[in-house]
Amino acid sequence: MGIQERKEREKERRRQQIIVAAKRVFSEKGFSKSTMEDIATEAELSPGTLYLYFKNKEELYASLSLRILQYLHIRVEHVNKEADLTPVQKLDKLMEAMYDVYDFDPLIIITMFHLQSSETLKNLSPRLMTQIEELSRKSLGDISKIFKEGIEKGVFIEKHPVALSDVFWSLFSGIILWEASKKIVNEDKDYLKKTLAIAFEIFSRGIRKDIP
Amino acid sequence: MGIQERKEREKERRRQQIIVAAKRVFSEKGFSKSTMEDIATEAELSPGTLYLYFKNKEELYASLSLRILQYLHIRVEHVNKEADLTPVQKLDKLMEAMYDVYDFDPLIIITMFHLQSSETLKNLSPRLMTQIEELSRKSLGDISKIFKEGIEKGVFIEKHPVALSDVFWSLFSGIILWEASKKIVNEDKDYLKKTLAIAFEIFSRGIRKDIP
Amino acid sequence: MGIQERKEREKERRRQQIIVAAKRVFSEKGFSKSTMEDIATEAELSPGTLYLYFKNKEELYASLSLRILQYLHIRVEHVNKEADLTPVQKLDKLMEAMYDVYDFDPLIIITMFHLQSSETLKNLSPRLMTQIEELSRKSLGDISKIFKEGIEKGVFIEKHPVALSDVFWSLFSGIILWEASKKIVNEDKDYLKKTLAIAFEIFSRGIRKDIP
Amino acid sequence: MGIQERKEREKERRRQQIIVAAKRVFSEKGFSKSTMEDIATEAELSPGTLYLYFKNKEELYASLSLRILQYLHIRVEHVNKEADLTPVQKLDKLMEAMYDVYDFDPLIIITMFHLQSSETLKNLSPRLMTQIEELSRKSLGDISKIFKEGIEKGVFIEKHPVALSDVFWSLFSGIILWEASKKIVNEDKDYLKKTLAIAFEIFSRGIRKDIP
DNA sequence: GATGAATGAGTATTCATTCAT
DNA sequence: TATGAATGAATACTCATTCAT
Repeated sequence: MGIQERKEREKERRRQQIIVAAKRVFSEKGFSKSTMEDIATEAELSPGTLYLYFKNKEELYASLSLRILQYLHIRVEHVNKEADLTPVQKLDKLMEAMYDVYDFDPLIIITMFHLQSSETLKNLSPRLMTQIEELSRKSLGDISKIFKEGIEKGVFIEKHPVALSDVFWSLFSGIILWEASKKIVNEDKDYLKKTLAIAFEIFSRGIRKDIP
Repeated sequence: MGIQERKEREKERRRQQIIVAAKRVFSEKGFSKSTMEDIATEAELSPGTLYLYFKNKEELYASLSLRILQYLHIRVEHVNKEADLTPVQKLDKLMEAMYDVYDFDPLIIITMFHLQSSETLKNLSPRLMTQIEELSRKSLGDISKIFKEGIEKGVFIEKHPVALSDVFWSLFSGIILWEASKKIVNEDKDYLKKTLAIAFEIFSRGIRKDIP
Repeated sequence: MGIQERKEREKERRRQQIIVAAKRVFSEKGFSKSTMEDIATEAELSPGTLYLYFKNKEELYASLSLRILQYLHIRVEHVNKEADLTPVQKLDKLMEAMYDVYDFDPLIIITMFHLQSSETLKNLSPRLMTQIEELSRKSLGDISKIFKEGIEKGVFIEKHPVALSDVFWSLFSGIILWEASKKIVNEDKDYLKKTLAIAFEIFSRGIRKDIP
Repeated sequence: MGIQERKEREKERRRQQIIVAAKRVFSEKGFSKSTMEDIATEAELSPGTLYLYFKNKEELYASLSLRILQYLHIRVEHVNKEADLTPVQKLDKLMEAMYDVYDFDPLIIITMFHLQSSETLKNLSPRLMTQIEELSRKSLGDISKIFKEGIEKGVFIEKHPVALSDVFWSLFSGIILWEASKKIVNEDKDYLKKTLAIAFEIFSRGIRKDIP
């Protein structure tokens, strides 16, 4: 391993160290109430150091999205590639993938909603913006492909595939946000999983022509 | 009308004047970016005056929720009271009601999510907290009553009524938030309504035992 | 005196109070080393208050120039208006005016040089910029008018009037800056006046065709 | 050449490399806006290395003055040593020298004014301070010697030689600063030279008893 | 010597909130 | 009641300087 490469790894390790700290702080206090000093303290670094790795607070926050989006993309893409599955089987796999995505980072939806604010977008570097946009686009594209196939094969009801994928995604994010908003009251983490399972079952029944 | 009462009315009028201004400002800039001075200017009042009617910025924001919750409550309660409707008819009415709620104040969901932040809740007066909690509880209770009835009559699938009402509400709020987050790209306001219609149709199909 | 007018006066008084404090602080520490808090403390106000009267630090600093430029303009304009003076007499009056300008505010030149930095100019409000530019232009215009007249009447040497006014102004500002730069060593304030007198005498001899 | 000496030379070479880079950066951005990292990048060195050669930023900046002061000193001393020149001829030579000094480093005056700030002086090493002071003193001494001679020989007007040299120097620096401050508007570099020529002509006429 | 990552003190600016009038 | 001038705590971000390698 060359010296160059070792440095590169060291640098990446630091980025991750900061990201992990940031995730903890942001998830506890939300974006506005979290200060860069909070994050620095949590990461056991000085405030100035954060700026060596992230242009500004917004970009640090947005970087949290990137990791989860990468994971989402891989999972969704994989489902699509399995050529010998029926649309219904693919839908099942997709729903499994969404569970895992949520497990990977329960903050995913909240982080991604923050991302949309026009003020936020202004402060992001074009590179990061592009990466995020591309991954989002691809993932949603792969999701709607599944629905398209199901509709064409006469298995799913005749709606626009994009609309179906919008509904699917909205249901997923709606459940997460709604349960998150109740978290103060209800600490039963499995409740979310159960609700998600019911939601997906209803959705599945709702779009299939053949009701099992 | 006594002098006391007249004063009371005058006061309420002022509160509404401020709430209307706040809604305009918040919906344009979001909570964090809106300043009390912005709102005062919009209401054609001075900043100090706002504090005569609302304890602080958080409470002013939370008050926005109250109005919409009151509207929601009335509509949902009304659906429930119509004794001669079948569960499926009630579900249809409920979905109609949700459309109207969204029309009444498209910011409803965003406002209500903000409400959940633990930092926000700390700053609210107990009185306001109680009112909000009560209305939420009642409305959601009325919604789950509809599902309960449907399940008991063997029309809806056998799930816990609260779970069904959670899924229903999540779907509603998920669609709104998801479409809101795309608003920069997609300016077609009707798209939301269409997606909402599809979502409700899928949901309805998904929970009914008899597929039409 | 109406209430409106009284408020206006009160506001102007505050501005002056801040300007006076700023002048003291800036003249002691220079622009970069002076903090807004220093100035606020000196003015017996809070930092936030400064921003009610001046957009930012640069604009506060630039405002110092405005007062002295107004004074300069009035004096120079007045010299020019005295129709019955010979060019030589006008030159004498001009030199007197410059003494007074320096007396009025010894920081004039330093402040005005700071004004030129392109970074500074970016942060100024267009209104202030315009005022400053206009006054500078008019004053320099009036000065060169004196030389023009002298040249046309055959009293001064044949050079471009603008060049003569540039040299005159450079000599004036050069003396002030040079003496200011020695101030740590030499506390004799009259020395500047004496040097200025000699400088003006040399200048006068240098441009007159008839040497007395 | 011993190994010691070679090292010494190598070290001096580095110092010059840094000074040259610093001059480029300072002249482009000014002192405050230039960062040590800017200079390090320009010098193709790391920030830490600068501190091996210069105690701090102020001392690096002050070192720029030293080179130009050395040049100034050599030129002025040389004029004085030419025994067979008349005072008027010496004055002409002096003015030529000043042109060259300006050519050698147009930033000379600005750099030297920065040097005066009391905050700056505090951070300089005594050694550097002494060198700068000595060179300044000697150069100004040599200049006033020329005027002294002229006065004694009855060629120049009867003023204190130091005052005359102050006026001469002020005129020189005033022109440079004044033209520098107009540089945004006027890009004609020769204009400065022309104005300087006129200024010197006026000065010369102004101090000579025999008007040519 | 040279590096450059890390530091952390320093500061302009904002804005919710107060309170004398 | 209503005002709006004044407050001052809070915070993102910068950059000269250090020091382990």
